[in-house]
Amino acid sequence: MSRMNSISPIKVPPLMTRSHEIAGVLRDEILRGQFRPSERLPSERDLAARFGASRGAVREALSQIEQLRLIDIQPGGARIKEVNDASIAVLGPLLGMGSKPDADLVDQFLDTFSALARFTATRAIPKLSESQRADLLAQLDSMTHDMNSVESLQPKMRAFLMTLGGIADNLVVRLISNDLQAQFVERMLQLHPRPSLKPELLRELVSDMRLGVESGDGEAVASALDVHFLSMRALVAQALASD
Amino acid sequence: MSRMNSISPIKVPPLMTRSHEIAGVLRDEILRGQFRPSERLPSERDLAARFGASRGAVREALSQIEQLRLIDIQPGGARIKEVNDASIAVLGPLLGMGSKPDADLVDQFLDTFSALARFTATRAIPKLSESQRADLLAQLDSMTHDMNSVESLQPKMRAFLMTLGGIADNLVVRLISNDLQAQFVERMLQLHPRPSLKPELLRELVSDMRLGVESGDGEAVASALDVHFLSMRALVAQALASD
DNA sequence: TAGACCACTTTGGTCATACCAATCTGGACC
DNA sequence: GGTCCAGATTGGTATGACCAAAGTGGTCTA
Repeated sequence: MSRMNSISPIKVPPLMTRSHEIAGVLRDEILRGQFRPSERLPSERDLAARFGASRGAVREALSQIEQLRLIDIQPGGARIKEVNDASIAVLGPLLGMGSKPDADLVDQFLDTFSALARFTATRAIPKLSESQRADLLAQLDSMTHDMNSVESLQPKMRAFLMTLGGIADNLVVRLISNDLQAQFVERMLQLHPRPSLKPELLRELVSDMRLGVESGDGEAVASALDVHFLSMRALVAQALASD
Repeated sequence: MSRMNSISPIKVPPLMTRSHEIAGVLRDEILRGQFRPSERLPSERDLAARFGASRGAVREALSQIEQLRLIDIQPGGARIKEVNDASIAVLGPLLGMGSKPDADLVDQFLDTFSALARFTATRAIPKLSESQRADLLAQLDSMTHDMNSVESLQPKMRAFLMTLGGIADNLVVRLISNDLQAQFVERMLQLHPRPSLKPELLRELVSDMRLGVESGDGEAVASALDVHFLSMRALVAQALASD
């Protein structure tokens, strides 16, 4: 808790190397369905020729795609696998493929994220220490101030959920959340105009969660989150529907 | 639904190449905490010398570890990152490190998996078509037969949950489940002696789920699953506690 | 003609070596 | 003591080569 990322003045872009670049292109082609499952991928040598790169770069790219469980590399050839059996790490690329993220997928994400938030809350709240409870209440209080600007509230909401995650102390959920975060969140924040949640709803959310935290009622906090994510989903769906 | 893995007579071992081998060793060393976060990893050349391998093989290994978000490769050196910020793909290795999987981690996994199962049930059951309902009921009925041997029941249980997942039709959860499956399930099935759930509990589980499926009550199915996973967790904890 | 068998080709896995650009390091210099 | 610069180090990439396993196609046999 004490030592956070204190130094991060410059946002380092993911450092696009040739192999990452190639991996991205191939990954997208596979996700786009340009290869049928069990079909053979072009040979490393052919791919190297196509991309004007060395076999080493191509091999590194394929090695990355293999970790996504999109292909199965074997002596004799790499074969495409079902997208449905892939790793969660394909979600990000899947979202960013069209000009606009797929509305269904976004809704599924929010639904799932909501369930994880609920899970976290029900596990964290019952075992709050007094200092943790005070911490959470302070965070909620600080939210009530800038309630009108979603821009300033949203990071506080995330911080609140992160704190809950730390208290719940479940590494599995934590890692899942990491991946979802890595795959979705940033992508979503940029894409569509911020859905403007009505201030009264936000006020109610914070107030409900506050009651739940105070009384140690995890289910109350979870329910408040449920409601919040439901209206969130409605707004996002609406934002994505408008061409 | 129609085309499942019909052909899989020989179980192909994951094909241990040199680069995967190296990646495994380095990954485990990092997970074991042998490097502090932000510390520099030995250079590729040094690692190549250490493993008696070529730089190419080492680079492929590092490329894989990078995808686990365990290291951050940059010109100048690769730096270790926090395990807590890693990808979900580190769970498997994390489990398989000691002679016996960490009891807390296993419990967290089961808790999380339980939550996902509940989520899936609540999303799938309400929108069952009649044929899907019949399918699920048939699966449940087939469970009632070999209720005593956990070995034969367990795969049917998994198939049931998979069917539910297909109906829920949430790609995000599906992919998460894929990863959990890949990371945990196989590892757990081998490790500890099968916890022997009492037949009467299983009978109750199946019966409760049957009622829920028939009446389209997702919450009922979810609750039955909750109970089941709770006793499961108790048994596993007990099995792992016994030296 | 259908099927088994075998040589040839292709493919992935690995190694060695080399060069470049970015980074890092250490010492000279102010 | 701080600044600055040159050399060493490091990752990124390319080329070329060899091996073993898998795929390929043709021949030969029953």
